[in-house]
Amino acid sequence: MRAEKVTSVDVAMRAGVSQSAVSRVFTPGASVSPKMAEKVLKAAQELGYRPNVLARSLITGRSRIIGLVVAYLENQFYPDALERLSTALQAHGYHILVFMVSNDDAGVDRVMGELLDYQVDGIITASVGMSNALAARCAAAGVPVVLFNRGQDDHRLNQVTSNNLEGGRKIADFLAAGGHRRIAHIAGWSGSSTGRDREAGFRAGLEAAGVGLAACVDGMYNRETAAAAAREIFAGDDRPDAVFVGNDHMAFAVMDVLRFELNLDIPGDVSVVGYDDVPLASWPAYNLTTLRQPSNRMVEATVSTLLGWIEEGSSDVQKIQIDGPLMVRGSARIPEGWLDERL
Amino acid sequence: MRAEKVTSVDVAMRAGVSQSAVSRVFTPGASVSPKMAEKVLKAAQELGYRPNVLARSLITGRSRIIGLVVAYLENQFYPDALERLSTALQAHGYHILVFMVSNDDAGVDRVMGELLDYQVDGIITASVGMSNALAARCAAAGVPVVLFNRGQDDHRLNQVTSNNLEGGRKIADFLAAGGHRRIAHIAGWSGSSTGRDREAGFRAGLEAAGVGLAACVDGMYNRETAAAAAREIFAGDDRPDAVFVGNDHMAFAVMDVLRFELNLDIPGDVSVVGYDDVPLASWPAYNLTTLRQPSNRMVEATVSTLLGWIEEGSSDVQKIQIDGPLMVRGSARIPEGWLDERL
DNA sequence: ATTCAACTTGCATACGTATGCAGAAAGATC
DNA sequence: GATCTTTCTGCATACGTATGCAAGTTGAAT
Repeated sequence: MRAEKVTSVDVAMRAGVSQSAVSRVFTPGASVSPKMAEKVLKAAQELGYRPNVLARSLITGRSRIIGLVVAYLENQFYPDALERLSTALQAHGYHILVFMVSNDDAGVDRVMGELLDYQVDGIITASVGMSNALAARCAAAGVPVVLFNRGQDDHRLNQVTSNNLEGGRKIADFLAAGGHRRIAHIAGWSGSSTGRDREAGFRAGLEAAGVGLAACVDGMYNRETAAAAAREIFAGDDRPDAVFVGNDHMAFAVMDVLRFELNLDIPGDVSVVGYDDVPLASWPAYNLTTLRQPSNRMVEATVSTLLGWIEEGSSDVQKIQIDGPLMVRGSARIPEGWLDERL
Repeated sequence: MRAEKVTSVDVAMRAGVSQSAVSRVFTPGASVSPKMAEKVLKAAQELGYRPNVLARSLITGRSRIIGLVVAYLENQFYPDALERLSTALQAHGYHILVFMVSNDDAGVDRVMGELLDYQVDGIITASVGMSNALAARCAAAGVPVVLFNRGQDDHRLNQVTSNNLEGGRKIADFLAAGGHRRIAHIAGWSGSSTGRDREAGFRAGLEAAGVGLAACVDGMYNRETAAAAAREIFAGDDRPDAVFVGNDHMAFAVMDVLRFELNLDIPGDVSVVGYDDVPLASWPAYNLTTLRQPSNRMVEATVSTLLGWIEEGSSDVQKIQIDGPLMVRGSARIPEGWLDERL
């Protein structure tokens, strides 16, 4: 049952060469003659040898492991991002080590130690913030960090987000242009930059359009909280005629409440707009008008900054914001002429 | 910028003891006096020392890494399982290294090499099969494998699934009892044991109830394919009055086609039943009647068999099937008295 | 005080690989 | 063919930790 580990020494003996020769054959860019390479590869093939990544990492200081810290995968945006990140990194010879964490400083703190124990080459956090103390530790350990879909002021932390401020503004424009007059907002978690920025952009946009914000509640990026917020906001007689929900995940819950508990028609009685454009948003059951976060481009940016730091020793902190379009679908009244003028 | 790696030697010097002493303090169950432990821990604390998991693995032969091979995360069942698996394993001091793979032998094959390069202590495959050649390689390398939600005949492979045969049968009973007479099946991928077993159970159940199977198409566990199948099956005049769809992920697509393309009422015109009970199934928009795969118990079983092999050197192959209840909701006509008699 | 057992500790070595260095081999140039 | 480059190879060592072994310490029991 126990494994017969085959090592570079075994291969060396079989091929009648030194262990260093074997190592060099498996090290891209090392100096080996074609004859030697052939001999070694043949022996390796026969024995089924493959270099031990962990032993290698001990010398090179590179583990080819990227730590991914993530709080929850319920919101479809994150599994989607995870899949893309993993695939992209695999193409570069890296792999993702997953760390699930509760989204508070204590949770992140506890996990960060384990993360460094594995000698990860880099860290990506998704949907998770990071205390400055932790940022300092990672910097001290020489491990680059990229915050994915979350911003933070710390000057050591790279970050990739969509342009949340601008996104919020676009949605405000859209709803205002649609002639809505009582507009509500069920916001993303106010403890997150994304939540705050979307709200700020939305408020700014409404103000510019001369429309007031009828109601605003923190939905905590949580289905239940968002549903409760919807019940509250839409309780009275003078209910809103539009609501911007801080992400799609909550928007689905809100739509369910509006339709199935309050028997409201969307978009007849009320317009709903979300944020993210997760796959589910385009399914007919919801057909949600939403601002797309281009996860493919966000992933690209994340991977390239991370690899820039790791492989090219880059050290300029990136704060990347990526613009996304408003995906106009059927959950919100479409302003007259809106579609034409965007062609 | 470069890291100041602090090693056990540094700690040893600071504490005025040998390196082995430091190692022992950080090795549970090793022999150390309280005084020594205190000295070492103090020094470690001051220097911010933490053992290097990778270096340790070189000696112990244990990496505390579990490889997870997964084909796609679009079906909500898998992110959910991933989250649970990761959390459960973390509690035991293990972490998950992710390998995305296309679901064919070539894809799995290519990735399996990388997997072993990382000296993983165990492998979990989710939604992915494994050739016998690969099973042999893992066995030879002494790495235990658990197939999660997929069966395979190979006698070396552990597997954890729901009781798909029985599940299919339950659904047949339910639909037959509901008085449906033209029953169709949009099956799970016939290349997977889950797809085949659910279909077989379903057929057996219908036969026992004396009802024929009006139509049966492979949906490939894919939204598009399933939607196309629905269009095909429901094209003619004598359309089915019920359809069992091989998993929830496809069922949502089918429901969308029935409602929004064919303008059929669910369950008035046609009953739809799914399989998995992903979170989305219980959301009001779909409110899908479906057979629950108890992912919490499946994860428990997976983790405990895997750790049994790794830590206790177990070597009896487990083929675990876990029963799940039919979650009766609103997407399928409920047989008279069905709910009462199950109380 | 003596003997013995039970605990602790340090020394040395091993895990599997990469790499600086120096020497060997192979071409290149005249 | 002699000399100088260039390319290749082996030797030795290092990475950070765990562990068998023997020596040392402690304390209990006589």
